[in-house]
Amino acid sequence: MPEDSLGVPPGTLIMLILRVLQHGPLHGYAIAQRIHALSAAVLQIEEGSLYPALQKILLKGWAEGEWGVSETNRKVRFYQLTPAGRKHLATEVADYDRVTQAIQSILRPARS
Amino acid sequence: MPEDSLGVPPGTLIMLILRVLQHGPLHGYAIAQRIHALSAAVLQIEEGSLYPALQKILLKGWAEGEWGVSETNRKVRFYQLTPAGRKHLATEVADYDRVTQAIQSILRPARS
DNA sequence: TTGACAGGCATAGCGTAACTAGGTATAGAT
DNA sequence: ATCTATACCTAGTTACGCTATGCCTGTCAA
Repeated sequence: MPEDSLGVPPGTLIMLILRVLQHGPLHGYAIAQRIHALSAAVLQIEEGSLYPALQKILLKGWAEGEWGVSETNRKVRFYQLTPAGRKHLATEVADYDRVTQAIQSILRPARS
Repeated sequence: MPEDSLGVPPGTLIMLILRVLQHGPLHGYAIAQRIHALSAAVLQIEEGSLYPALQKILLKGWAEGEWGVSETNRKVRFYQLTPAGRKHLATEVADYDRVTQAIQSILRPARS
């Protein structure tokens, strides 16, 4: 892993994947690239993390997978968010925000 | 665990402990209470997480432990931040902020 | 006075989740 | 022809917080 890129915090990977899928279907490799790019190259998802996470997403019914051909002419699997996936994403983001706020209130309390 | 309290995200526990120790020495039980209170009861640290984390903190030299007596007259171990602990805390907070920013830029990109 | 309860410390084992390391395969470029 | 980037997948490891459990001691009510 490049030394100035970090892995995502445990518990956030699936949320991030579902979030980038909100723009429209993507294949796995493109999902990792999108997260890398959107995060200004701070976040890096390893393939050994990505594909198991996608399997779980399919299994949970948060996205549907469909084999197709990429813009670079390769056989790829496109993932499309389901309504259940959208709903799950919303609750995940809400929980994440709640916890993040709580951590901020410890790192930077109103009155130190 | 109370259902409206959550565990801390993996990777943040030691940072939070060191942070509350910046105000001055505390014993273990009080550390957990402080984090709970400062987070408006959102974050809950279980004892099975707390004490192993404190062991690691001692081992790494981020704090020193000293046995004493609590305000409630019980034998307790007070933890005091070391210079190394302060330094480690600073880098942990910096990394955390960097990643948190990156995640925000995916959850809420400037242009959607 | 004794028993429950809260405060307080500690560890073994578990579960979750991301990572390392390895494998397979193909399109396009040199 | 072979190298590189693209693309998918899995087994095993590791990190880390949690559950469950055990132990001890003040305080307070019955």
